[in-house]
Amino acid sequence: MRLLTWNINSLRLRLPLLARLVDEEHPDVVCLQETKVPDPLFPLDAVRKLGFPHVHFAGMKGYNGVAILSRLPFTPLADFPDWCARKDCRHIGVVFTLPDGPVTLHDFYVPAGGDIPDRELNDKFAHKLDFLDEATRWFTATPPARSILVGDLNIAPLEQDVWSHRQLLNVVSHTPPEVERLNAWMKTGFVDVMRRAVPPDEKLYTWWSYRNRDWRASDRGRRLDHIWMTPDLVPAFRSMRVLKDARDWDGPSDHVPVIADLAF
DNA sequence: ATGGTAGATGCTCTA
Repeated sequence: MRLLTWNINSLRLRLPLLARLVDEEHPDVVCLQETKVPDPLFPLDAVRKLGFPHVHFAGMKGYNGVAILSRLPFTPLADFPDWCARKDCRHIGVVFTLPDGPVTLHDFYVPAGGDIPDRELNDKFAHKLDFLDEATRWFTATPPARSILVGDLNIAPLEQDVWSHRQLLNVVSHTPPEVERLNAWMKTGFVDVMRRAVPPDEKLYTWWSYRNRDWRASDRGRRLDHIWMTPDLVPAFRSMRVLKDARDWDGPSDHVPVIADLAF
């Protein structure tokens, strides 16, 4: 199975880029974040024509939105929390029935958290921390097995996940309270397989701001997008690639796709 | 220390 995750930053605007991505990489399953499309306007026919008969999505007007596109059939996950009681379309999940057993796939879009890393001064930062705590509580109460969790988690946890650890220590996405919470969530039962593929002492980014004149030259990136797997699935993990060149496509997202190849 | 860009929306928010 070739699994791909991408914060597409508007599905409707970047349908041509999605078509190019599918044509070049042939993913079996695509997890999208920031689709920015309300469910009644979801481009279902266009997505089916790309070769994905099985589609699950949750979107809203203007912001957020997640979608899972698949060549393989699945069952959508039900009975998940309405995270922070906001109904804000940041998570969906599905279960694939494979020959060796079921595999659960989660697609998350964690709140970005605004600019000020202080929960007293910034409601968005408080929301981000609360979301992480709630996710940690949920996965602690319901330990994951045969599960994959992907998405834009909006946190770069390791020193080499940002262009300058020192300069970003107090910048939302790399602050200690966020990193502690992301690690606590992961420790409910997941392995960071991107860092199995690329050693932790090597730089690894998936996002470069739009606000740089030359993103490649300045290379002020962050690893905000993640692929986690439970230990029982890690033996099936084969390889991972960050499609950095997609940042130079015509009208790019500020995030690039990440691919994982799995032996099932 | 500051401001830089992008998308959806509709006279501004989120990232």
